[in-house]
Amino acid sequence: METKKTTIKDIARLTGLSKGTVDRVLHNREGVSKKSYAKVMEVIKDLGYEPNVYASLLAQKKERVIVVLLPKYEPGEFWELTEEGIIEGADSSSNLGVKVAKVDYDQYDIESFRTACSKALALEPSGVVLAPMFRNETLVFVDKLNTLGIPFVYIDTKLETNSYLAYFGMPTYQSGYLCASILADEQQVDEVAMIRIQRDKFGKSDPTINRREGFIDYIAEHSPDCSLHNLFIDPNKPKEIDATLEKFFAEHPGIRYIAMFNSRIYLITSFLAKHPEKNYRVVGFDNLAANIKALKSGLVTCLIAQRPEDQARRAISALTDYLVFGHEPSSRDNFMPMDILTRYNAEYY
Amino acid sequence: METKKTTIKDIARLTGLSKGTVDRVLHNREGVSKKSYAKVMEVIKDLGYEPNVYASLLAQKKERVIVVLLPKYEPGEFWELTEEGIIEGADSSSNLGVKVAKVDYDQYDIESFRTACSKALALEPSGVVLAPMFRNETLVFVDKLNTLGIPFVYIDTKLETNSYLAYFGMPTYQSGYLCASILADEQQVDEVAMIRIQRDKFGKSDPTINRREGFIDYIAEHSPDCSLHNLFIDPNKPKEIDATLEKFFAEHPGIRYIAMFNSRIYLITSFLAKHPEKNYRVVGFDNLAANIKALKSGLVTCLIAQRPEDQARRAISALTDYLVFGHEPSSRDNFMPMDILTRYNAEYY
DNA sequence: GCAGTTTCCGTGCACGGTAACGGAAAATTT
DNA sequence: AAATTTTCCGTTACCGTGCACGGAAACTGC
Repeated sequence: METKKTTIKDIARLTGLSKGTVDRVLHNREGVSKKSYAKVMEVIKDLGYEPNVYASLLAQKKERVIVVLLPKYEPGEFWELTEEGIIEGADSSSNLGVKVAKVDYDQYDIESFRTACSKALALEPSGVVLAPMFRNETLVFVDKLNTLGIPFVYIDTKLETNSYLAYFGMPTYQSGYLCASILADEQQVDEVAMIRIQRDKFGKSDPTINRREGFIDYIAEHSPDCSLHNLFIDPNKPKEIDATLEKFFAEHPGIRYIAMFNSRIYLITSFLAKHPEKNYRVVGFDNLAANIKALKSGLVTCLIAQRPEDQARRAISALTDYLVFGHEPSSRDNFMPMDILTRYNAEYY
Repeated sequence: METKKTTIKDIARLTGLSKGTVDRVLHNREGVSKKSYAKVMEVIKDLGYEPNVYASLLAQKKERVIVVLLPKYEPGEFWELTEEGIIEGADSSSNLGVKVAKVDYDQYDIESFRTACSKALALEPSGVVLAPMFRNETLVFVDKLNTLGIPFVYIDTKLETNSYLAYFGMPTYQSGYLCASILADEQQVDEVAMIRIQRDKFGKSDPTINRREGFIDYIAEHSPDCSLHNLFIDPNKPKEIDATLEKFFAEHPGIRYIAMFNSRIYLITSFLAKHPEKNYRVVGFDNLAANIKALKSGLVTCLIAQRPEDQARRAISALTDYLVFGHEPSSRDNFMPMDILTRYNAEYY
């Protein structure tokens, strides 16, 4: 039942042409008459010819580079998880003759992003993967990629440009909604604290904004009388955090529910550990090692994780597929599952 | 920085031998002197030579077959999810020259399993993936595979043989434990119903047994005074189920918590729909379409899913890796994450 | 009708690895 | 020491595709 794969040689034989000409047709190279072109195309369609990618790769020896633009990170931070996926993806792409190069930038310094973009272009990439932090600068960069005909894939967040090859990320609004539903355990809640991080945001695209919206909407729908409190902490001054929290929760003794929309729920664990009697119900985001630790120790009730490794791995794999095989991704916008992690299932992620 | 990949030709040149001889060494074929063998091995180690798999594949044109032994299923049943992963895996293995053939059997008919095993062997597989249902028969089959030198991978459940290449499945005990923790929402519970399916089990390996153990242990640890009720229903007589449930819950009006350890929580949704006033808290397993529907409609509180597609896909991929590249799997026992699905995140799985 | 262009296409080597073939050298027999 | 066998290894054709080279045919201009 398994018919032998048809090859270029078969097509050459059936058309009475040589494999050189067939090759020219396959690659739309010039120097072939309309008649021959049509004949070859017909036979190709008839036999359902598909080139042997590995033979092709072998013959070409073309070097391709995918450049990945990511924020710099300290060990244990969110972007480290993404990097893991990058490495995995790079690994499996390498035997398809695709190298992966990372260029990083400071996500709080717009100038470093500009520099990173230049560096990326200097590498003459065949494709780019990027996590867009600065809206306007990204638009400029993406424009350049377009004119150069370089395909690119968004991860984490995307901009509403219409040229990207694919996007891999989390449904941010829904993740906030989910967060609230878990925090409330689908019951009525009366007072909720949203702990936030104050930062200058010059046009940054930020998933936490959508998350908060989803969160607030759920609460509004299910517990219309609930009062939502905002509390800001500064991760750069870790020593002040506990005091800030102590003060706030002393003023609001009725609050039992705490949510945080960025990946740094671990910042409040030292406070939580001091108040076991309050039995806070706490939901945060992302499976950082520090968060998992807090989860297992029972200080955090639940984490919502978004598989940043998968995002990165699949982004690279989709881009590689496109570059090597010419396959368009089966869907352009790909939303990763929102994993609910508790102390009892965390270690299997 | 990126040194050119070393090839057989390089090794031949450096050892002063021909690539034919190098090839003999690489494949442990006979007809090469100890001296030459040692010389080649040394250079290989020095240069960190890795063969170009695609060139090798191209030259060999060897046909390999992976046989997958799975229970038959009706549309919408658990094993359909596994099959999806099989198809995916088969797809990506096919461009490495590995075909995948499925052989199915009736999981309630031991004789059909024997037949399936014979069929599988008749296909002269290079590797086998199997979900073992019948303990003794599987041991016999696995023994045969061993003597034939055919590697195999367990999915779903495994037997404690010491010869399997890898295992992909769920941590069943922990999944029961997790199930209880979610059902109780880490609170005290007083009465819980475990709905079960009665079946002849002649030595079948069955994940639901471990799940129940994990479940019972959690309850015993956290709610020692809780009474656990067993209730049996028969999926072959769907019309009787509702009556059975009505009777049971009428006799036990205090029960609010319901768990089920197989994939068929959907069987009780018609009952649940009739008693919204009881506000049952219900936890089941596996993301069957019917279960997801029940989840989204709010009849089921939560599902614990085990990614059967991933199990299958990764099993095939690991086996392919081993057959083609000679890579041993990085870990032998691979436990999939236990995904917690609620109505708010289900659609992203 | 001839030289010069263009257009079109066949030939042949390369990519990295496999494996059959056959021959030289070494080991064994007579 | 010649004949035979065995051990070892180089040569070669091939897998399917890409691409450079060069030649034949067709077309141009005179």
